[in-house]
Amino acid sequence: MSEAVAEYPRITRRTLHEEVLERLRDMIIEGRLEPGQRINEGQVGAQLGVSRTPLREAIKTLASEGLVEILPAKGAIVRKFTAKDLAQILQVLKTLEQLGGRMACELASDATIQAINGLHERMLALYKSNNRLEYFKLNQAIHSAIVAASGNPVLMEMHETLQARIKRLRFIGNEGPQKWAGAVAEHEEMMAALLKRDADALLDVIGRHMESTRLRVADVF
Amino acid sequence: MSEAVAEYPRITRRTLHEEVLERLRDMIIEGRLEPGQRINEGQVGAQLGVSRTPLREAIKTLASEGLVEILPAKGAIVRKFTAKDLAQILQVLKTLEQLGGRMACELASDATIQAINGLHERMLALYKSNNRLEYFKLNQAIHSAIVAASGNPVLMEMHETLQARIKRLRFIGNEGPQKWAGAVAEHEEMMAALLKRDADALLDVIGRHMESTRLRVADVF
DNA sequence: ATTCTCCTTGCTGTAGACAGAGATCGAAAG
DNA sequence: CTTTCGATCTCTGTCTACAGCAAGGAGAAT
Repeated sequence: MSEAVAEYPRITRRTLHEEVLERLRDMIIEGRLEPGQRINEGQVGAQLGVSRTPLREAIKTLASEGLVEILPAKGAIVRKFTAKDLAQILQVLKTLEQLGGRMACELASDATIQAINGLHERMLALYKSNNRLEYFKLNQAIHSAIVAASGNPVLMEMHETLQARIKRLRFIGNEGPQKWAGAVAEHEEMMAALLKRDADALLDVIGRHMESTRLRVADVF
Repeated sequence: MSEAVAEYPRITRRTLHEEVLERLRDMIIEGRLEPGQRINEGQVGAQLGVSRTPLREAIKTLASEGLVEILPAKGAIVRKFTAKDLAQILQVLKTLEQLGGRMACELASDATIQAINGLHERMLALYKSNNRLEYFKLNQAIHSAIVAASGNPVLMEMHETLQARIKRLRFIGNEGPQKWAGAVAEHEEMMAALLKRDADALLDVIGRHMESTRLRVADVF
């Protein structure tokens, strides 16, 4: 047996609780499970065609990620976020993204930055064609990609966790053409700064972007 | 029923998986479960007097916290951290702690800062009496307290998670009188800056403290 | 002696069962 | 009519059982 064959040992056997975890995360982010709603293990398990064991394991992970809250002897409920929660999350998110942005300006390859620019272009197209759902997904992907360009997986992980918490809020909060235009303008600025590798400018835009996100989403409450 | 009675609804029924979670975390941090070691569910469960179900739930949470790694069909192993991992974690930790420090300078009450100073004094006493274990615990507590003084629980949570990952490394890495003295000196500086609410100075010390932590711990690898 | 194959053994992944806590609804007392 | 107590029922928390994968060793073939 040659050694070339064993090059990619990532066979990734997917277990049920992994599968369930993703499904639940999606259900929460898509709003199929509403904030405050209790997760009935029997019901959801039946719905997913899975016994309670892997379901419960997935719920424990979601709790650790901060997407659900576990009330002993009462079960798990989808976590509700207040305006204060949002502000606190965005503050940390801002800091993390600024760190990612600075490192990206310093360390990322031109190819990486070009790839991010590609995402940005595609996002603009979706904006013009008024495809809000796909626009939103790409928007999130761009933020993640900037952080990923830092080359620090720990930073990515923390960023991803926090981003997931407020993904839903961001989606339903950013409604309306005026808000949308504002967000796009900020993204234009971000991209311009990143292309110039101008860290100071990038950090500044990211800071303002987070603050205006907070204001835009605040209407939800 | 008056409303005063319901003031503290935190009866905190402790479930088994919560209990197990804490125990496992301690076992990993204390080194009773060594990095790379497989966690045999039957064995550990028997040792803790608990069936596999709550144990597995706790393991899922630990995986989400980044303390163990789950290999499908092979079980969980205590995560091994490389020098690179350490550097990446410390980089994020530095950023988070700097954010916490800046906010603490701006927002914390005098009482809070005095409380942190109290911890610091006690830590110095432990240094002089050469009580390394208790010194270490207080050291960690001080870092946490500074971040807590920011008043941002999300920030605390992220900080706590990352701190837990490298707690063990920090403990075994900071051995030796010279390293110890250096760490204490940095803490002195931090405390002085905090007492003066001099954010710039505090951020600077925190940055240097993290870097020297990295160097001190690097010998472990 | 080496390698391949098959078997055995141990452990994980999942399902199902059981006990106990909480919630709900109705009835009785004020 | 309101309130309180109690019975019932649902759902969670935990345990146990079972199936299937993985690793390791024994034996046979080369």
